[in-house]
Amino acid sequence: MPELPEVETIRATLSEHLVGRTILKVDVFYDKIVHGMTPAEFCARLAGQTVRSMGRYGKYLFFQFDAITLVSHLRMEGKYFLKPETEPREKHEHVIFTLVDHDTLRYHDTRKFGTMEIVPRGEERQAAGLRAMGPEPFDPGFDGKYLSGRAGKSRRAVKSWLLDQTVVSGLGNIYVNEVLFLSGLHPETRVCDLKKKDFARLAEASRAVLQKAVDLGGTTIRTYYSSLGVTGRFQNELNVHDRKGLPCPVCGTPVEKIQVGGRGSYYCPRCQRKKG
DNA sequence: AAGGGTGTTGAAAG
DNA sequence: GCTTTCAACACCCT
Repeated sequence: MPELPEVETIRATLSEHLVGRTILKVDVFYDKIVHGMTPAEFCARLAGQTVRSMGRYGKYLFFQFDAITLVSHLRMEGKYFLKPETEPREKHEHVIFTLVDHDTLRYHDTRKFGTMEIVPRGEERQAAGLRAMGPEPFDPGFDGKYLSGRAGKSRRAVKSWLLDQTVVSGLGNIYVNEVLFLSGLHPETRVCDLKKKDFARLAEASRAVLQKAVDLGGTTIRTYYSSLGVTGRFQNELNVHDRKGLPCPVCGTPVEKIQVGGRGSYYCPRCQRKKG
């Protein structure tokens, strides 16, 4: 469940349940999840550690201990569940953290794309993938001027450009589709064809969409059940994403779907005309 | 019923 | 360099 609002919802929920609790042992059932060290060392480093806080940057989730941080990326389908130790391990539970009270935190990832890495606390930005991350839409300084500066003379499609986490952190396919709708921009518009006003709209729409989604607990598209009760409500607010053929909420024109950079892109052909 | 698509990202190829 | 494509993997729809 990976865009910024979903990760933030997970961070907040796990924070309520995990802060102050201590890990007894960790078992890894799919080695490639663990990066930067062997699974054996990964488990050894975490045993005995007490969760002090939960953090997040972009789509990366942080479990913060006294001197180390576990950086977790959920990629396409990673989920966390809290359940009693007595429950049998499910097929796609690849990492199980057993707490000293014999509850377990389980990392479930059908497609096995997710990653985990341990870094010194305070150096989260040194984790692989986090080094080059751009600002979040909520960061001070994220505005039309910043985006305009980053754009340079790029001829990339604005849709692909906004998915680039070095430009802006936290947007994924769902929210980029929504941001472009609110900005009135066709997903294939080239970045070099955007005007000052377009960049300002993109910055504002990015903030607005992510903030509203965070407030509503994110978006739940696929069937999702959780012992933590993590079910988003933003799916009721989607204007275009996954709404091919359904009427645009503004003008009623059927929403169209095309591929841009290999990703499904939904837009209103009337409200989002291509320029340039 | 095989093939395309899926809330992602980084390596490889152009 | 910069940009696009594809692979990592499993499952669900046509």
